[in-house]
Amino acid sequence: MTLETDADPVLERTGSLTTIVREKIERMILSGEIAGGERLNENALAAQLNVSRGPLREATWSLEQAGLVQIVRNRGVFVRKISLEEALHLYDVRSGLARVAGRLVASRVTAEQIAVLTGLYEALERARETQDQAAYNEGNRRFHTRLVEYTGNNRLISYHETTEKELRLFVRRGVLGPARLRVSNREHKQILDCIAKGDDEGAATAFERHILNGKQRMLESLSPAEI
Amino acid sequence: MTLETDADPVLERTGSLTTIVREKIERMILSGEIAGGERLNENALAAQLNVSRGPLREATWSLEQAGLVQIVRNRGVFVRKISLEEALHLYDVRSGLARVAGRLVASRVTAEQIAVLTGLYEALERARETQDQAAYNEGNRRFHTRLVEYTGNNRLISYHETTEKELRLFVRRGVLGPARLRVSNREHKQILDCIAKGDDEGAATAFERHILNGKQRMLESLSPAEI
DNA sequence: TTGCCCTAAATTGTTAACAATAATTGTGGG
DNA sequence: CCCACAATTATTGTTAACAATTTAGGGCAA
Repeated sequence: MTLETDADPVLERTGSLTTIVREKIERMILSGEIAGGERLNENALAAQLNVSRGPLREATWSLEQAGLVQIVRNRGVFVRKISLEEALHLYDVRSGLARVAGRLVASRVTAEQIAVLTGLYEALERARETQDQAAYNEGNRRFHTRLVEYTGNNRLISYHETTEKELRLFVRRGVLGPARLRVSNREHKQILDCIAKGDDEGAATAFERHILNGKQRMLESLSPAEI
Repeated sequence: MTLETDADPVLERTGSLTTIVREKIERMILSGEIAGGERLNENALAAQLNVSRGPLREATWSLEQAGLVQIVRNRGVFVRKISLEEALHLYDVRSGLARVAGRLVASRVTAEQIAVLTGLYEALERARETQDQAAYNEGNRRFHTRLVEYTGNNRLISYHETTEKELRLFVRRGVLGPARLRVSNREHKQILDCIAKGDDEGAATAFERHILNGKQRMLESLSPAEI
């Protein structure tokens, strides 16, 4: 059965059902539509997505390798739940990735790229000044993602993206206050300055410290009960 | 329902066909039985492994996420070929992972672990003295793997393992000479000393440099035609 | 020969049926 | 009332058949 019966007849560049389903499930997980620890019922989900179980199962094996679900034989596939300990591990891994990213970007960045990053930094300043936590979080994600993209290292980009998605499965109730937001963005500026100067060692260290400090800020924003 | 997975290691039965097939294909790829760039014929491979195409396809989606194969829609799945550029990218990523590993291990290592690592180092010395390149390579792999294991960071361990397997898909014709082998193992000793002293910053930097130096050694061992 | 179109074979994509395992329900005995 | 246990249902594991796409090859004209 083809997919032409679906609502997008113009799009020819549609992927295989497996990749489509994978992305749909990923969105459901990251948006919280499917909660952590919840089991994915193959029949129900396949029916909901209008596909058979074949492509659905293929998608789950891809998602398992990405760390978003866990497959237990004869029991089913469960949405990953990230513990505080695992979140801290992810921060440590990302600190290493960040160091590499800082070093690489500082040594190959272009003028246009610096302009883009500066724009993202300034957007963060505005979000910070208006105390818009949601905008700051989104802007922060954009800044980091763009910076890592500029390394041109696909593996680094992929790992950064994967760990970022996994980290979203760790739900923290705490929120960073204005003081910590200011420090966080000051660190962004510092990274940016090192990059603009071509100081690769400085950018590497600054970016690495930024992630490790972010881990600390996350920890301090937790309520005692969550630790 | 809770997600409690305390599988009895004794009663652990054979995994699903998907996981079995995944490991078999992985071994075939890493051993070179299936060459880089080669296509995996689903019918033929399924017949050879005595399974149907279902589990086989699920296994390939897992392998794709691990970077060992590439799936092209309507064309098939191909064994990844790692270019020199990609290999260099992998070295860079691993330098970041190594830095984290050095820092973590130095701050939590036990006496027994130091003894194990020292034993592995001494085995490397013996292999080096007898010019046994194969033994050195295998010992080197063991030393790095064990060291990273001692971080207790599963994500770090997983990425280290994955990148190591990917790097094996980059076939280099060059071989390190005795001088480079001596330097390489001297760096191992340096890492080990920092870890034993509990010098986490020193261990981090030493391990990071060791990987970056390894990248350089690999480059220098290539014939000009390969660059 | 070379280039092109058309047909047939090979191969992958998808689905549905069947088998095996786990979860649930119901029932009888204490 | 509740525990043990068999029967039933629900769910996942696996396979085979069918559909769609790509690839290979042969005929034919320029």
